[in-house]
Amino acid sequence: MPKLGMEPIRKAALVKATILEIGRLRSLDVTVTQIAKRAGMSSALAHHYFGSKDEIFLAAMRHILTIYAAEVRGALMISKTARGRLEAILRMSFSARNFYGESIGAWLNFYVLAQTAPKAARLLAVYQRRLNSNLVHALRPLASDRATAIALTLGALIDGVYLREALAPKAPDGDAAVTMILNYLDLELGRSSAPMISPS
Amino acid sequence: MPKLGMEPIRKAALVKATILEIGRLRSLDVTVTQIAKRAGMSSALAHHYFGSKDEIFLAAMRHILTIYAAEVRGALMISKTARGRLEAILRMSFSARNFYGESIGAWLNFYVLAQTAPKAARLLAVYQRRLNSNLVHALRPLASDRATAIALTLGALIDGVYLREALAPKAPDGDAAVTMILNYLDLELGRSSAPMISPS
DNA sequence: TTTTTTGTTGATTGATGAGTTAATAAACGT
DNA sequence: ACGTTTATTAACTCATCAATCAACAAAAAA
Repeated sequence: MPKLGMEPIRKAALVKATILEIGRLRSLDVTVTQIAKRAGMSSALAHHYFGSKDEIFLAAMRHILTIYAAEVRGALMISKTARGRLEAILRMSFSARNFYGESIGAWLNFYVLAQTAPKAARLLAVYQRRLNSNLVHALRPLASDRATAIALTLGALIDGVYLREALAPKAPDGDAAVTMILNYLDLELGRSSAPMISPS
Repeated sequence: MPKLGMEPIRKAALVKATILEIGRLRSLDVTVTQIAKRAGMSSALAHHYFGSKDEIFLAAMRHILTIYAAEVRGALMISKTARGRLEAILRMSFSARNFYGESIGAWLNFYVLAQTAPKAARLLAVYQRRLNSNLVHALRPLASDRATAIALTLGALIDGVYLREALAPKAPDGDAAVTMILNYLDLELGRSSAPMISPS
């Protein structure tokens, strides 16, 4: 009963299933058979469409990153103030990735994958550069000279808080995460926006 | 030619080899045979002493955590001021773990292991609780009411910066990491400029 | 209508790797 | 001397899994 035009549907199903399974097992030790079964097809078909397990993983990672990028872009467009843009980036970092609850589990594992798979590393580097660039951009009008330094710290904080949410046994709390990071941001902006008044 | 009293020697060699191999391959996909060979023995012997691969991993993780804890304890003891204690914790977080250059690669993978192996999760939880407790303790005299909040942010920052160092292709720079985090700390504590204490 | 292309899977291959066993040997206790 | 404990490994078992193959079905093209 072969309906035509199955390829994109099957690929999408596989990508979704991959994220789901990695998130569920919290490990990259997911078999192609597992993924294929969850996507409702045989493992042979998964290989038919993607060629190899690595390609399946890469496609899944690319998908997560694409979604995240799109959400950030969208949120940035409707933010008018610099401060609003920063908040938008933070908020998306802790909600876009949770859009599927499973992707939070997938992220850490993709980080690990990036340590050994060059293609995955490239994808991750693109994400990090884009995040940094977005942050610097938004920070420039608020703290021109220190923008890059603050962006670096913000990036690390985002990753750190995210890591802890991913590891915690409890359900992740995006709002708390954002609040915590905004707190640092305001502290930093409070000082550098006011021209060098020594604090008490 | 069996010399007696080999057990502790062999176990130590296996633990060391495990950290080395995980760090080198940047992955938990290390075979017992690989580890055993690097430690100069047969895989059968590794199983003989540890029973299973999981136990080998756990022992390696325990070892890293133990070393780290000992270094922090030592550094805390010779720090007289509260600020000095905080700096000591930070400095150890970015040098103890690098004591072997390989352990930096092992850490991230242990994080992943902790997602699925309950025993590994317990070890990690102990580390996190101890870190937090140390931070809160040192912060109390400097910011009594906000101590816990600051400790939380500091912990996340440490993990985040560490994660980025672990992922970066370049050689990790512990001093830069510490400086960055101290910068946040001083901001939070209301000190605009802090004296840089240069390490040995 | 034949041929080609697309969709699909059960069965198989080949590799790898964790854990076990059987055997050997040296030290120790009695 | 002799049985027990400790050290050690080559060889093996058993399972898993990525990837391939052979075959079949249906739609589209010729």
